[in-house]
Amino acid sequence: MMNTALHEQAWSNPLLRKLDSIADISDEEKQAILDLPAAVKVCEADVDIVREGECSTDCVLILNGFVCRYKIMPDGRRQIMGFYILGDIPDLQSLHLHVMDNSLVALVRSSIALIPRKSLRDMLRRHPDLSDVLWRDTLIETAMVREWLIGLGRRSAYQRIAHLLCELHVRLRAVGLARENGCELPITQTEFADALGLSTVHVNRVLQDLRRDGLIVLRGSMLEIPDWRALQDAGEFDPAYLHLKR
Amino acid sequence: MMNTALHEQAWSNPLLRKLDSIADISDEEKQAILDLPAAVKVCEADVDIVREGECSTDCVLILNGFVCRYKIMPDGRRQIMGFYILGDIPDLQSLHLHVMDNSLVALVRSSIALIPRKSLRDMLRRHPDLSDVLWRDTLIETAMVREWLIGLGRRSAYQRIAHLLCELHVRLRAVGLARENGCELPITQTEFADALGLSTVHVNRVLQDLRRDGLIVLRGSMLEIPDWRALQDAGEFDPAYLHLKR
DNA sequence: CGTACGATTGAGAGACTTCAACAAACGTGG
DNA sequence: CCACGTTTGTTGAAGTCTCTCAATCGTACG
Repeated sequence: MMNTALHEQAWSNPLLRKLDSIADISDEEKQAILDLPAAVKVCEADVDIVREGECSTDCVLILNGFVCRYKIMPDGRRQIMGFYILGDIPDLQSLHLHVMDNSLVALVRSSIALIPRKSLRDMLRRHPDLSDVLWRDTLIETAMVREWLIGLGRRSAYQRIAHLLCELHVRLRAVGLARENGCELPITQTEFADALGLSTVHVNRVLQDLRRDGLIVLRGSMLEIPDWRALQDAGEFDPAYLHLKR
Repeated sequence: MMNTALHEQAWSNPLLRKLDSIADISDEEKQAILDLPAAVKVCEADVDIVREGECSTDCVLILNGFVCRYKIMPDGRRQIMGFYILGDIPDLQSLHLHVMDNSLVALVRSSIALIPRKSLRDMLRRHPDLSDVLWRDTLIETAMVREWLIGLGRRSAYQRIAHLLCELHVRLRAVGLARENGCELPITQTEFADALGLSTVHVNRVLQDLRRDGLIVLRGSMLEIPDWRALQDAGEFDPAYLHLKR
């Protein structure tokens, strides 16, 4: 039976909200998470949160905004490898991999919580079940990267964009940040291009195709999806790899 | 100080050999790994080890041979997402993700050890440090997938192939399966194509370019790398993402 | 009201694909 | 040990998806 006050607090805590979408957490474990020390920090758009080569002592938890993981190639081009939203802990990997092999940047003004790595480790030692949940979370992230890989390897630009839009929409919904038929998506065409291995010119043209086909309505950062099923089919999107509870 | 008999055994145990390359393991932990129950099984070439949608009760450890992870697209094309060799536990994800979202197949006759998931879990509960090491291993795999992603997104076919050859060679060396200037690589051009998001025709032509440029000598499944540094430069290969100890 | 960044458009080029055929290598059975 | 079929590797030619370059347009913001 769930404690009501705790339940209130739990929903307002982004990490709990997210973990709740991928696993069952006991009240005791919820309390342990709420008890974690955290320093809140606001990052302006285009400011790096963690840089390649660094070894940070804190883990980053996204409270709001939009963050992405990227790497710069020797020739200056950029590859984006993941988008992160409320509740995500993008550098959970720093718990066990001490030197970052990629960077994190805020796409828009975002607030993040910095949790001392040591506090997190100690807490996970006391709650091995929670440790498993976070491990599970990192495995889900791997599954997302793999699905992304499939797109870059075997899907057309049209499919790739449709697929990414589906994924982002589903993830935003899972943490309560999207309506059934749309969401806010503060991602520029340049960022789509860097994420999907395309040029901005091509992204622009394919987005027009998607609009022309009535699959999306994209004005500024507002995305509308008139026919979800159609977009899903266009992107060959199957949410199984996200391993959500429902 | 290390127990000599244990040391002997450790080197002959593929899992220990591999974990040893990414972390420091205590004698007690080594013994715990050696005590794991395991059923050895031989898989013929092109036989699936785990299939998408399944929920296996065992974890797969590769004892020898060559295994890859793949997914089939609706149109029948295949994307390979990873290669696995001695010591790898490709479906460690099944510890926490109960339904497989991709498949594993043996590329050549391979032997694998099946470790009951429950035994592994119980052992990890008794040795939280080992749990962290395996978690670390899955995080390294994520890093490999990300690097692969970068290749598909931003590297030319020529670079991609060079990069993959470098990675495989380094990983084979880490577990003692490669000479300094070459190794055995039982991967067909079709498999390279499916792994790198290319057509077999193009793989064939680019391999010829690599040969012409003196970067590789590839006869059958024997790979020679006359000038490692040159191949590394061609593929923009930086082993940092493998997070090896030395 | 200028400036800057993102979105859009046109035209030409290039990397990679597809189709199709053929050669070489390999394992297997007679 | 050779014949044979199957798999893997190789080659040519035509096509296409996507890129690069370069210019223009819109809009938010100081």
